[in-house]
Amino acid sequence: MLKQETLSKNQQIVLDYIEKVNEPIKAYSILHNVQKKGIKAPLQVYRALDKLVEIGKIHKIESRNAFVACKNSNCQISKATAFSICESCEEVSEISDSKLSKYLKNFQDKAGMKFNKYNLEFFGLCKKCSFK
Amino acid sequence: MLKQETLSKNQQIVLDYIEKVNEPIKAYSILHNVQKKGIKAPLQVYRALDKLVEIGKIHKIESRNAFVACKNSNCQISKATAFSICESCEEVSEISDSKLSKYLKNFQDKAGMKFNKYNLEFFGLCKKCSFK
DNA sequence: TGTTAATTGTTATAATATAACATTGTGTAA
DNA sequence: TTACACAATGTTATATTATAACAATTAACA
Ligand SMILES: [Zn+2]
Ligand SMILES: [Zn+2]
Ligand SMILES: [Zn+2]
Ligand SMILES: [Zn+2]
Repeated sequence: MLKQETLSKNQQIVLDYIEKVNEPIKAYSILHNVQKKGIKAPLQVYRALDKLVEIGKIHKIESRNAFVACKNSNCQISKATAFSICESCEEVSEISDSKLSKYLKNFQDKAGMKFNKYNLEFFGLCKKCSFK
Repeated sequence: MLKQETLSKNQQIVLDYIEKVNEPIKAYSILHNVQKKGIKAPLQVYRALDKLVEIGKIHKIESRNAFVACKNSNCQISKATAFSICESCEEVSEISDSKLSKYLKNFQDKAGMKFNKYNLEFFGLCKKCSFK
């Protein structure tokens, strides 16, 4: 079978919602907001999330247990992700910096271990919050 | 009050156990293993974990919801952490690479946001697992 | 068309983490 | 010493996040 090109019904519902809110959102919050579309149980959400993460349409913000739509057209497969997170307002944005990603993609540890994936989360205060 | 120099009883019990096992361990697994020392409830473990993370004695592996002892004597405050994680055997090791940490500490995103903290997790196969 | 894999639906439960509140211990300074 | 503030503890209950298990349906394709 060829690689899936179109999303299934539940996957599309969940993705549409995540793209609409445009900020990190939690699984159960997604659930509450898509119940009118017929999704009734946590598993239906989690299964859609798993698939969407796998194909790189969304990313999980591990430190927040939340999900965001990918803003980076060239990270089709989510194997190299970096985010900035404001510790005050919780604003999250995906970092797209070719120098950074090149550096990390080529990074090797001292044991010579080669990596096929990484996730980087930066924390600080966003511009708005640092003026408060 | 001066900065705390000595750990409290529960903090010490939890830290001793984490240092002994020497691999990522989950909160409820810690709980089961320190019950003979008098710690009875999840909260007692989580409170100790929070403090130990705060002072840099341990780190949380966010993608695994697990905790490891710090191996890096100079990250007294856990504001700059990097780990390699084997996706097969789940072995985790803390990366101590001054070039990497310098690069990340000084990283600025395009909005000029300055960060005071980061966490980086690399994924791949460790040496053992890549020969299987 | 028959076969396989992906997706869905559903109920129950596991695993991770925090709220709330009462109590006790510990360091500091009047 | 006493009084104060803060850190840590103990305890019960509950919130939040995520998966197990199994049956049924749908989509892709040789
Ligand atoms: Zn992305
Ligand atoms: Zn902010
Ligand atoms: Zn460390
Ligand atoms: Zn391994």
